Parts: sequence; C-alpha cells; structure tokens
Amino acid sequence: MAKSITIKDIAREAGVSIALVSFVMNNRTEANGKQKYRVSSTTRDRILEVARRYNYQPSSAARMLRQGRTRVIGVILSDLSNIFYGIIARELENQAALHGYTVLFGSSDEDPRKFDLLLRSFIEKDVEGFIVVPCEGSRSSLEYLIRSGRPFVVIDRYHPDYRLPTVLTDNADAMRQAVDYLRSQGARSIEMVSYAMRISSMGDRETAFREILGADAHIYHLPFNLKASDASAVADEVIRKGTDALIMSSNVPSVAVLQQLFRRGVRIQKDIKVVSFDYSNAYAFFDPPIPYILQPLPQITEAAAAYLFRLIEAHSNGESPEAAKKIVFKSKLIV
Amino acid sequence: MAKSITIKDIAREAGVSIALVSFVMNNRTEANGKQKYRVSSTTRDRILEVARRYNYQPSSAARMLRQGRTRVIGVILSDLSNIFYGIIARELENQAALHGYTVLFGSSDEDPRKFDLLLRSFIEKDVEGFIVVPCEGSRSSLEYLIRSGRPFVVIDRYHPDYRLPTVLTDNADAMRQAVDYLRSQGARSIEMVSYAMRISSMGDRETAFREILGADAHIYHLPFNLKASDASAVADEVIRKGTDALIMSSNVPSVAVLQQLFRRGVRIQKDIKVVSFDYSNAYAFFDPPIPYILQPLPQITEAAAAYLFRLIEAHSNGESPEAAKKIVFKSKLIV
DNA sequence: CTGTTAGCGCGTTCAA
DNA sequence: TTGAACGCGCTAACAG
Repeated sequence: MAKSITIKDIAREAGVSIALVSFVMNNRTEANGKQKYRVSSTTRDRILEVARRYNYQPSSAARMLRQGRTRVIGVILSDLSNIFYGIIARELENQAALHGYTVLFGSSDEDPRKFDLLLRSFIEKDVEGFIVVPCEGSRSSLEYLIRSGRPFVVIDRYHPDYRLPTVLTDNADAMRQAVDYLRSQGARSIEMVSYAMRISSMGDRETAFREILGADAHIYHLPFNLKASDASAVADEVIRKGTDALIMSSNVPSVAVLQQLFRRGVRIQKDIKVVSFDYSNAYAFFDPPIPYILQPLPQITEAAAAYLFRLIEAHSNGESPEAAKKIVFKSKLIV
Repeated sequence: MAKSITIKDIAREAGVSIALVSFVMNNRTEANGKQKYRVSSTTRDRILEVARRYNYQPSSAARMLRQGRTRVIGVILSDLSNIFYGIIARELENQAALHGYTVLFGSSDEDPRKFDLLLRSFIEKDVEGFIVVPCEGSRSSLEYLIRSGRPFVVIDRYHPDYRLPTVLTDNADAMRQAVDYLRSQGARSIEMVSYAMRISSMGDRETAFREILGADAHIYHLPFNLKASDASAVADEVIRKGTDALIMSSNVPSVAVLQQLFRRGVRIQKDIKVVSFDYSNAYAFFDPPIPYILQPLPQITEAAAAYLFRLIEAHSNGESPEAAKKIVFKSKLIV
C-alpha cells in the first residue's frame, strides 16, 4: 500500500485525540465493571465509523512493543508433510485460534541443527511460547529454550533428562495392545519395524516390545529419510525368516515396508499379519484392513494447548509456573 | 523470562552508547563501500562479547516498528492435514526460510468465512505478503486483499474475474493425459469423480473432461467434507452402471471411493481402471499401481515464492509491481 | 576516525 | 477527554 493508515489518521479525521481512538478500538469503554474510561456513544460511533471507512488496522508491531505480547506461538514439529504431524498442526492451529493466537510452524526434519535454527528464529520473532517435538540431538537446543525462560510444552516425546511440561500417549500400553492382538490372531513370530532414532516414542515402544517378547525380540531399524532400498532389505529379510507378524512403529516405514512386501507377492494379512502405529489411508486396502494404533490427537493437542496457554498466562502475570508434569493419554487399537 | 535484555543493557554493560551497539549488531561498520560508521575493532569485539554473553536478541517488535518490515508472510491453504497441502506448506516453509522469512500458516477448510478471518488476522500481524489458495466464495476476501495493497500470489487455482499473480498447473492438459491413458488401456465408459466446489482446478478438469468425452460425459460431485455415505453412493452407482474406468479429481475423494469399491469386492484395475489426480501412498497397493497425475509442487512453490518475494521487494522499494501474470507448469502422469 | 545525541515509528496508558 | 511518557531499536546529524 502507499502507506497504511495509523491511529493518528483516524484521530484527525474524527476530530478527537489519539488516546480516545485507542480506547474505543480496545473497548475500554464498556466492558470491565470499572469502566475507567467513558466515551460518549456519539463520539464512539463516529470513531468506529471512520475506522471502518478507512479500514483501519492497528499495527501489531506497535502494540506488541507496548504490551510486550505478540499473541503468536511457535510450533516445531518433525515434518509438516507427514500426515501425522499435519493433523497435529491442524488441531494446534484451531486451538491457538480459539485462544486468539496465531501459529508459526516449522519442521525440524529430525535434524537438530534445523531444530535450533527454527527455535532461534521463532524466539527472534518474539513468540510467547512453544509447542515442540524435540528430535534426537536437540538437547542443547532444549537447554537453550529452558534458559530463555519462555513457556513451552513438549508433545509426542519426552526428554529423558529433564522434567518438562509434556503431553503424549502411553506407548508401552499401545505396544501391549498390538502384541496381544497379534497373538490372539495366532501370530507366533512377531517382529518390529522401527526408526533408528533415539526418541522416547520409539524407545518406549521398543522397550515394551522387548519386555513382552523376551530374548528373541527382533527389531528392524530404518533411517528417518528412508529409501526404497532400506524397506526392501527389511522385506527380503522378513520373507527369508518366515516372520508371520510385524508391528510397525510408525506410518511412514509401515507403508514403505508394506509396499515392498506387496510388490514381492506376499499376501499381507494372510502370510504376514500387520499392526501399525498411526493411521494411513492405505490400511483400508487390505483384507481384513490393517489394524492400527490411533493416538487421540485431538485430546493431546487440546491438552497441550491448554497447558501452554496456562503457562503463558502465569508467565505474563509474573507468577511462578506450575510444576512441570507429564500428561499421558491412552491410545486405542482400531481393528 | 524475568525480562529480556535490551540493547540498552548491552550498551550499559559495554560502556558505550546505544547507537554504537546497534551499528555493530547490524554490521553497519564494515560492509557497504561507504563505510559511514567505523568502529574500532576492540570496541566492536567488546560489544559482541557482551551481546553473546547476555544472549542478546533484538526485539523484532521494535525493529519491525522502525523499518516497517516483519519478514513474515502469510500462507492460507485449504487444509494442512491433507497431504497435498502438507507438501506445499513444507516447500513454502523452506523457500521462505531461504529468503529469511518465516511463515504464518492457516487452513480455510474451503470455508470463505474462515478464509476471511485468517486473512484479517494475518494482516493484523503485519505479514508482508501472502500466498493463498482461494476457496469458493472468497471473492470479497480477495477484493479486500487487493485493496489492502499487500503483495500476494495465488496458487493451485486462479480467479476467473481478476488477472492476479498466479502459479498453477495445466489441468486441462493433465486431464487429456489421463483420458488418453485410460483409452489406450481399452477403457470404454470413463466417468469422473470430482468435488462439488466451484474452483478453477476442478472446473478446468471437468471442462476438459467434458470436451473430450462429449455429450455422454458423466461426473460425480462430492462435497468437500465428504462422509462415507457420499462415497458409497458413487461406488454403488458405478457398479450398477458397469462403468469401466474412473478419473479421480483429487486424492481424498479418490481414496474414499476406492475404499468403498474395494469393500464391495470390485477388482480395482481389472473391473474398473482408475487414474487419479495427486498422490496417495495407497495407490501402490493395487496391481498394477494406480497411475496418478503428479503436479510439480517443488517447481510451483518455488515459482510462487520467487514471484512473491519479487513483489514484496518492489513494493517495499515503492516501485510499481510487475504486471500480474499466470505461471503454468505441466503435470505428469506417473504410471 | 570514533562515538554520541536525539528524534522517529505507532499504539497504550497514566496523570491531569 | 486529552497530553505526554513509554517501549526498543534505527539512523541522520553532529561532536570530539
């Protein structure tokens, strides 16, 4: 635009002071029993009319500067283009909007350097708080975040060394459901496909798997940026060993391995029974459909958002924050 | 945090003036042939050391206020949790980062009111520009956006009434590829599944379909928020009519209808051949895999970002913007 | 050559 | 209902 209209323009046009325009725009005149500032309704109407006519938008920069609040939060996820995180992003966007906030999103790609860059760039934008999915090696970034004093909530994973505000699902319980189900279907040699990342979600699932299966538990580890050849190797090995059931620790490697098995003519759900963590719309195309562990993402994101906004409120009122706690939701096996 | 450190703190601690800290932080001392301001390297080092020690982050609010630039763009898509838009979001995030920008994302859910709310809330946050996917009924919002004078680029769809900066794919050409392919496979009665939305992407595909098929072209229209029953109805009708090929206009209805056909025992790719617009990882689980129209999203997003940042640059230099143009990329049928 | 002073940008809010 | 200070960083103008 040539130049945007400021509060000054409105004041001049309405023939009142800048302060009065500010009061009117912020409804400082009616709400709040105190009614510290009363404005005659004719003046108020005139101001509102002018503001509307000029399409006045207060500069958030100036407002921010004054009140020190940006009404923006930062969300750092693993990868926005993964449906799992896409849904989380979507829900968080809604939750934030309900609280009057907008969201700065970033994807770490499970790379601690990217994670750190995003963190710093968001802090520079003065976000009031964070919701983060910390990746492997993000320890020093988290310490930086803690030192920054900004409120934040960790989701999907927890940090082994710190007691932080965290919201996630009970992965051990979910794994138990998966194994129980496969055994009830007659599976004898169950193996697991997981990511080769040291993050608590994978770790908890693997630990639970090992506890249940005992000494002969076998887990395939795939890199985060997996190539077809990685999945092929697993498929070949599974066929060679005659494994009769697989638990997939996440939807991306799940689909990748399933594709390779399918391509090799394996009759999925007959020769090999499968249960996967997280939804993919590919699961419906098997007979019977592939059961999957459904995390209650709406609840998780709502709890995380509520938690964060409580922390932000306390923080901005100078109150000391509530003790960090871990909120855990159960997942369900959808058959 | 108790309170964040400002440039003042650094200046006091380093025993210099605020201005000098500002110069040093902005490297106004070395670059730029003019070298208007020289600072002794010892002073500079001291300032930098103090800044680092205190972990000084300039307040972006103050900087914004002063230079009138936020280095933030707004991106309004249809639905972040749809893989197609998830990928676009991901690419735009990267592109923006390369240009030193961060991104405010929002999902319209194809609801013009949400679209409008997002637009206004982003403008209030002072984004420097937009990349938008306008939904049906967003006309008045677009007019508002145009009047706001902020640079923007439309992607994925074009607006029939305005000549706007736009980047998208050649949908008619893609449809021709799809029909040609199905005919080459011997299909005789081809029908199309589309969304019941008046948006150019669907419109162009449908128009091309009708042009090719002639009078007997039949198109099923599904609502954006489709329920299983919507897809069921299509599946039943297709079976009843003995349709032998379907072109799916988008990945979501595609998967929904495929699921219903699968459930009814239809041998997909044998009884009914299918080609779909946009990728889904479910397509690999058919034999042969379902061919799909792959839009060159990396190119589209890169072109859109480059376009937008050119506009923003011109805008902030007070130059008049280049004439609006439509950039079109061809899609490919992946078999 | 090195560094400082002072005003600005825009909306908020206290004192009058 | 208003004047004026304020928040923080940028930068033109100026001084030693």
